[in-house]
Amino acid sequence: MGTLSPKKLEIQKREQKILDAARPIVVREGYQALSMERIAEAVEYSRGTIYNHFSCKEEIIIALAQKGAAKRVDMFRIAASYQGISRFRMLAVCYAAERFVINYPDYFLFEQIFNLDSVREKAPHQRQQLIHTCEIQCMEVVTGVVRDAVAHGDLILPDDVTPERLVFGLWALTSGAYGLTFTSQSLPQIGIDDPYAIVRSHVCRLLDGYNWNPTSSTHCLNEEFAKIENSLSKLF
Amino acid sequence: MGTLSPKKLEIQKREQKILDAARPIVVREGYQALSMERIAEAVEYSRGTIYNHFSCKEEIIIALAQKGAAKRVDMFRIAASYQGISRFRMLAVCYAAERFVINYPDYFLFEQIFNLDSVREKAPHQRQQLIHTCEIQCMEVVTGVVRDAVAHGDLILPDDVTPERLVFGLWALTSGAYGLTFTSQSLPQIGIDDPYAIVRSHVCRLLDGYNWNPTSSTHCLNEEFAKIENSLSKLF
DNA sequence: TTGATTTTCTGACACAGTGTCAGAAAATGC
DNA sequence: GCATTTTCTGACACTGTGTCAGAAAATCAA
Repeated sequence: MGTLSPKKLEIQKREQKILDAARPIVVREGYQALSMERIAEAVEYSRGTIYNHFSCKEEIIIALAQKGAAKRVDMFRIAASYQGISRFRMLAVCYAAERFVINYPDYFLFEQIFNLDSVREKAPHQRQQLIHTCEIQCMEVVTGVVRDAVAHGDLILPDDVTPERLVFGLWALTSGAYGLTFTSQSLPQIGIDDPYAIVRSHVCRLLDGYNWNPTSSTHCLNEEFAKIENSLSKLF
Repeated sequence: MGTLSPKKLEIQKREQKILDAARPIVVREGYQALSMERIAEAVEYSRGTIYNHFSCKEEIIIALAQKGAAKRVDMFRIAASYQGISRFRMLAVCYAAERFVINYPDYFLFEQIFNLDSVREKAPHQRQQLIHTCEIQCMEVVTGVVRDAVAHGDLILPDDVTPERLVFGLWALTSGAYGLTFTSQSLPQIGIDDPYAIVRSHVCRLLDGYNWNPTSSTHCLNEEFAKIENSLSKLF
């Protein structure tokens, strides 16, 4: 089962080769510049062969987005296993989210493209499903931390707030902020020159709003962030 | 000056006619389906004539996004003039942001498309500038409310938090949440079936985190939201 | 009204990219 | 070594773009 004929193996490798060729084109020249022609040229196969792997260029973008989504799941899992009390573990996950966009800004870009209906709809459903699965896995990791917090008494959730709903807020805050960071031209003009630091501080305030102990007022969370950074940065 | 020849006037009107034709195509069939051909057919002019108005279809999308951005500025201004204490005015603005995406989901869609570098770059700089200006105007309206809050002593901002930075958080939270609402397939599966209500609650928690008086614990903000809804809904 | 002048509009054209498929080429198996 | 299967290719038919020479319409002056 694990032994594939050399030919099959070559084909599998080529899929990665195609993605590796497509990636810098999108990153350097934008999605518009990506064409099957360009990719075929780069990998030195004919266009027909590329079509044996991917039904259209949208599917290539989705495949790239999926690689990114899988990477994020990995990073979240590592972060969630940070040794510490629940709120610090939560900060560790937020740190992972931050590092994901910093380390892999192109993956973040692919996700943005994928998010357009017009792109998503052209690709086969199965690919979409894979990304969806990663999203759910990330959610599970983070809600896991929230549940642990509740179990340990660090956090008391209001009746109408499930762990998923709390995490939705963090997800919205971070993805929204990083999205703005990449796309809004207004930020420097209004004095937002370190969006990552601002996100950290807002995350802390939001969690303070839920009284997730220890709160900012009782514990220096910046210091803790430094510790998290120190222990996780080598793992990403 | 105000008197244009009938011909010039007709041309101006046609610009709007083109946008009106493009809008439902994008909304109903997605950005991919938008072509100069289709538009020309709908407005009953030749493709060449459309090109006299817009240099490419990207510019049409941007023009649509700009209309939306201008609408949002209007709504924010109306909301910010809500009669009440600062925190309620802030909620009124958040309500305006919510209503904007509910009333004009297509404008929100155009903004998402505009946010892709590959689309934005193809259109003339001047159009981008118009959207940028609207963004700044929205920011000014909202920071105005924050400054009033500080002036009235309802809010004490930490040293490192400017009004712009606080607003950035709200902007990220709301735009992120509405973006997810439109694009993530995972939400229903994880029990997020009323994202708008969740955003409201997170906004309140975030402002609680900054101790913007009155906080959720001292005043029922849901009740206030109902009042805001009642008095603003007819204005939008 | 007329014709000269300017403005506006059109559709044919050259081009770029897509997705397909018959048949060439290569790999595999007997 | 040859038959069978798999893989690969590039020509083809299409869709859509952006341009521009010249047709058509509007404007204006006498």
